Amino acid sequence: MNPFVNFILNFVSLPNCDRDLLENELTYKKFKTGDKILQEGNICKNILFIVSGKARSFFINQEGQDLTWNFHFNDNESKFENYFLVDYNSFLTQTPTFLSFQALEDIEVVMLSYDSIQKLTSNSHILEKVASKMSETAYQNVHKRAFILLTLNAKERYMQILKEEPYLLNKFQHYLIASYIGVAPESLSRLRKEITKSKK
Amino acid sequence: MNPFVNFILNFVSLPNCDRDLLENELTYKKFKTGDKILQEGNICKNILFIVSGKARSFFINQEGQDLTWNFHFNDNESKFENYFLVDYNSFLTQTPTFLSFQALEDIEVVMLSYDSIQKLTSNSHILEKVASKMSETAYQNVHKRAFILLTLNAKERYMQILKEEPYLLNKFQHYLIASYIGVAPESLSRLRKEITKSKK
DNA sequence: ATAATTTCTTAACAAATGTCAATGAATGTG
DNA sequence: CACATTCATTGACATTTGTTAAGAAATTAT
Repeated sequence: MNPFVNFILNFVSLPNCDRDLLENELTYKKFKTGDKILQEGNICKNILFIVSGKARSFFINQEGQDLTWNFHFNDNESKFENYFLVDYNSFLTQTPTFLSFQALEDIEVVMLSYDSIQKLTSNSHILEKVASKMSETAYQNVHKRAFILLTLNAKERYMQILKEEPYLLNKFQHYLIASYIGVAPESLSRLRKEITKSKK
Repeated sequence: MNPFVNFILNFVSLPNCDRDLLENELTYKKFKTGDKILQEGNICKNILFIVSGKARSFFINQEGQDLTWNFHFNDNESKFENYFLVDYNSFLTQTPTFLSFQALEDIEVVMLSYDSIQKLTSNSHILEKVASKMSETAYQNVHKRAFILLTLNAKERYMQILKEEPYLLNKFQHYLIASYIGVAPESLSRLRKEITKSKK
């Protein structure tokens, strides 16, 4: 079975007719390590569901700092949003994204276009529900991201990852984790040292 | 006409039947300056549309820092999200909120409960569309908030407000603006001084 | 296995932001 | 009007984070 359909079935039971509708709209694509999957300034026209491999979305700010917006991968530890390569903001409004997406490994995805989703949600009430559940979840994630960035300092953000998403540390290099927290890699090193020191 | 219905009509044209459906679910409420409208740990069970007055949502972090999540008011300069008193995160999932909402002036609101919204959206396709447009907008706002917090430093955040929401500076005191940007009031003072100096 | 490359850590110093205390400005109250 | 209160600013100093440069550790290529 299609891995994306399979994923959806974890959350809702889809009648065969809806499942067929959906499967007919899906396309497949592969990227190589280092490929640009979507680039700043373009419109996010598709939702990509990751079948295998990992990626990240990022932004280079005015000072040239490279900041990781999110990590994207599919394994048994992934959170909901991690499975997808999409900027919902750009996708929903069909306006240019600020983010770039790059493959950190060879990647296989299942692709669903904006137009397909319009078609599917208007033809199937269940799929409309699925779509709205997905955007709710997307909302909750970005809400949490903003809340963490506003209320926690660098050390607390790192400890939050240690506590809630420790698997990120095995999967992504420290300098990427640092850019996700919003600090320089050297600062993260220093924080890690302080933390291990205080634990003894 | 009800100010909330009036507001909705700016975005979609509502047939009379839907308008009546909606008006029947609305209730009215007032708060005095300083009142706690919703408190951390409680479930956000209503969407409040502000008719008059201003408020803010905030969080006190581990270090005792008081951080402003958002400002809430209704005038001709309000952005979409400013009109509402709601934590969508808590509202959508009906789980406890991390935020508190306090009135900064006497406030009048129009209130719509979670249950009412369930009823309205299942009975009217247009109102369902309205609700989904509203959550899209909410998504865009919180996305922007997270993006700013990740990619801009304190000075840039302040200049962003100067550029995009300068009216906030007349409406809310500097120490509240500082807590919205995520810095100490003294730091904001310093930044303001640097900015006016560099403009000459 | 060795060499080359990349990533991680460390230390010294610089820059940004926080803290504290004092003062001045603005506002509200009797 | 005088007084009290709250808010904004300022300066001195502390803390946090960034920057730079160097070397250690890990990874990749030959």
